[in-house]
Amino acid sequence: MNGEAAQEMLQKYLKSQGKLRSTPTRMAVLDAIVQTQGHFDAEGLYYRLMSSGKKISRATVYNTLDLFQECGLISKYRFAENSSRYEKAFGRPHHHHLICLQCGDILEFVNERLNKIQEEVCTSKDFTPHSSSLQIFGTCTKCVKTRETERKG
Amino acid sequence: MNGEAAQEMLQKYLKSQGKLRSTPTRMAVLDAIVQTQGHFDAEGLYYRLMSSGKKISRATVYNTLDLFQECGLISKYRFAENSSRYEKAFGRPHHHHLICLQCGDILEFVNERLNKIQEEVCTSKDFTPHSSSLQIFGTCTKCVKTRETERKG
DNA sequence: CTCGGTGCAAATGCTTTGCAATGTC
DNA sequence: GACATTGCAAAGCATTTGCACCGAG
Repeated sequence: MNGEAAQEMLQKYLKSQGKLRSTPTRMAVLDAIVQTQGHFDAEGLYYRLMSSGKKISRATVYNTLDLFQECGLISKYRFAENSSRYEKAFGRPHHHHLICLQCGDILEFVNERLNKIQEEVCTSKDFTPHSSSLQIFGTCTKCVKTRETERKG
Repeated sequence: MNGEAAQEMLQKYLKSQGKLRSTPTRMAVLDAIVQTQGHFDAEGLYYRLMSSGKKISRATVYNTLDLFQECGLISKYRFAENSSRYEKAFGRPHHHHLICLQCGDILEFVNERLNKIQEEVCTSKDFTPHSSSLQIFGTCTKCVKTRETERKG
């Protein structure tokens, strides 16, 4: 994700909502997210911000993540764990996740037919979709191989 | 779900695992679940058991739910909320969920094409699937109508 | 100057754990 | 009788809240 474009997007949203303010804290959090690859959680983001010298509280991290989700900058997921996971949403196609139960790795995939089926289902049920998330839990190649090796050994 | 069949399924699983025991508590929890319609959470199940005179601790409810999930009697989901949700898995087709963000209602649907696509994706990624869950978040008919009425009013 | 944002510490809510007592096999 | 299971209370963890202070507009 392009940092400047993301900042612009946030600024626009803040203004459009009328009472929301642009603050250094929010920009710092956005920067940290822009530099992130893949999925992250609130604690990790907090840690990275603190490590890089920015002082911030966990509460603010959570608040800010909620705000960013509302304006579409990030997506929030709940997989199997206790904690929420986030990822950049800016400029990315709608995709889904393969989650390895052994190593926790997350693979992504895009499938247009899948999206169409979702639309069809919603139409037939008179349901207005807002977002969706397909999670396939299982075992990735790496871990299948590891298991086979262990069995043989 | 048929109560007897469920009990049988549990008994078989307990024996197959070698060290697991069949206890009145486990059977009581299973009974309570069999009588449940739709989704439920740990707290609700605990409350229903206590209300019906069975003494049980929350810890046991959680342990037992984990056990039932392992043997495939129930499915565990994490939607948007903080708490895990469960539902009977016995004798039900693989289905997915439409979750209303307004009223919290959960609609279910089955779609064979969807399942096929999932298989294809897994094959192409060399991923061995174990379970999957498609969650579509949005607004149900009822709530769309309510909102429209409010706008007009 | 006003009202939204932030940090801190405490509180909350769901879930797990440690341990002694109980009950199954 | 051995060891899995249970209940209880306490602990654990992610997240939220209350409130005083700070700072953007």
